[in-house]
Amino acid sequence: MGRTVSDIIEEFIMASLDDDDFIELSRNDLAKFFSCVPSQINYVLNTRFTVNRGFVVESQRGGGGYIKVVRVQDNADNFLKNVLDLCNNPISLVQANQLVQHLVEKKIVTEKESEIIKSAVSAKALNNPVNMDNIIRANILKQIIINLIKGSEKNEL
Amino acid sequence: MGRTVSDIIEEFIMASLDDDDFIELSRNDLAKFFSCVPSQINYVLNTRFTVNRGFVVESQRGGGGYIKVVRVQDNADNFLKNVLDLCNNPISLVQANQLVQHLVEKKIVTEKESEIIKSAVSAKALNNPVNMDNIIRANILKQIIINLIKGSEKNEL
DNA sequence: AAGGAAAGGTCAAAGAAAGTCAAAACATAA
DNA sequence: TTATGTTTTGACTTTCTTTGACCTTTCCTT
Repeated sequence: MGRTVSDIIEEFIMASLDDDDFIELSRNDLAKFFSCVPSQINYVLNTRFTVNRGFVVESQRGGGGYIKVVRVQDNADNFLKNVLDLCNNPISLVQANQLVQHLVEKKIVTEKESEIIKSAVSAKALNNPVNMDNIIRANILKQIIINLIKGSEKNEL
Repeated sequence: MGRTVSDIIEEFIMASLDDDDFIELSRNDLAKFFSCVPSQINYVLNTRFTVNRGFVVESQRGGGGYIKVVRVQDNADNFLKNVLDLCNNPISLVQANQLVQHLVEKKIVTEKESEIIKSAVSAKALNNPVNMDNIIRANILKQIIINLIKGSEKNEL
């Protein structure tokens, strides 16, 4: 997997961040290098290098302009409290998954635990009619079990 | 017992799974290959490659989209399959917690994982009005986070 | 200070997959 | 034959990516 141009650009930037925890790049040069329009670089940055995933992007326009991608590291206790605050408002599925991914990056949950959580909040799990607590609960558990079955085969490899 | 197109597609996918235990395919290409509409691929997947039969299907839409069919190990996981069956009916909170406890006893989940799951299906998590997916989701995550905070405090002592 | 060139930013339209759902067609059992 | 279950189709939807036209900011030159 990793077949779109965006995926490839993402990998490139990720790889560049392996050594240092920030890189500076030129939007135009990068676009030329990957034979795409400059705004596609923005697309990759906006969809893959978000704050939720632990990155901050700074930039400067004009002559000598640049884009800087920084990997951020903030402390885990604060992080959990902030997340808890977030949970007082509605959270979309996409946001939720990003959030859980962040929990993994912070080593607050293991990969397996994150999968459990994502199952629990997945669209399938929360496909609810009305006032049917037990049915919804069953549904959530069902997703978790599916997840566990998946996981048990991964460990077999 | 005439073989339907769906049967043939099923056989094809099955055969592809002989070598590897997952394959990635393009819905459109497959449909073209078998001269059927794309949604027939979904039909085959939904009716033949179910979790109950030992498969998991993942997919991604949009440019670079794909469908991945994974064979899950069919071995001694009868237990999980039975649990999965249970999940097709309503489950009370008490039943759910007992069930999770079984998972721990069978060493299918760790203690921490079981706590996450119990949070996800707790009464507080599922206290839902109507048609408010995101709100319910937020609620579930809230309980999970509370659980994680509790856990991290315990570890801190 | 003014104007131009050299960045980078935004946004919406077009394109590329895959998903859903229900109607129509077909098959089978009673 | 009728009723019921299974397959086939296609219109419509959703999600993600690619592209391009137009906008804004900054620097350099005169």
